[in-house]
Amino acid sequence: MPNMPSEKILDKMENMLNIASDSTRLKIMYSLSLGEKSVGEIVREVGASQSLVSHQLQVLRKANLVSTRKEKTSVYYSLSDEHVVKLLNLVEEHVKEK
Amino acid sequence: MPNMPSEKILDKMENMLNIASDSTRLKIMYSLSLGEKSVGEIVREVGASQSLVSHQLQVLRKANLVSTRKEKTSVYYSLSDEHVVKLLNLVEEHVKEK
DNA sequence: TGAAAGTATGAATATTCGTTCATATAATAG
DNA sequence: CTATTATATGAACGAATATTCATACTTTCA
Repeated sequence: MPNMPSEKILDKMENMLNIASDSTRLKIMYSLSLGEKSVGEIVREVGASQSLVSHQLQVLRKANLVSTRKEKTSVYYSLSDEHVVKLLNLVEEHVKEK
Repeated sequence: MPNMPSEKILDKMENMLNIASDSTRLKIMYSLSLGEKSVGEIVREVGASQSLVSHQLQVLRKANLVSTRKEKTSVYYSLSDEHVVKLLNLVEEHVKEK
């Protein structure tokens, strides 16, 4: 199997895809793809509960997909990896083609 | 949110990503990316049980990602959508870059 | 200092889903 | 017809995880 990635790479791919494969997180990432936003703004845009959004933001954070900046009582999140947007766009185009 | 896909598209994306985010299925898709293979061949290449491979092939089949051809007692699977390979390659490159 | 706003977090629940086991089905060869 | 090979399938189990609820934490402002 000459083209088969190593277990290590496969693990990372699985992890990456797992993180992307949730509608709440997808919406969060789309929301952030337009630029930095506070948790409250994300909550309103995504239409999920504050708790859920916060939990999922931690998931994205642990995966190093977002970074944070504090200002007063607000926390601003932004995509730390623009490459993810490419991936989302590719998947989006893929599902639209059918 | 001008760039946010519709719920319908998001659902399809979530589904697509979910299907891709499993190591067994990833291996199967990589195996098939080299060309049509019988279930037995896939089982050997992927190193999982016959039952598991068969189950996951049905998952891929229901998602229209693979198609089948019967010959004698064997069933040959192939990728019905070369676009998926692009996606796998993109994700692979993505995780390698870190 | 105390209230209020924004965010995070732990526990609990519910659901999804990967995997195994045993068995069924289908086609072929002897 | 029987045995064998290849594949599929349903049930059961366990693990992972999405979501909710209640509450804690932190910063600001009055």
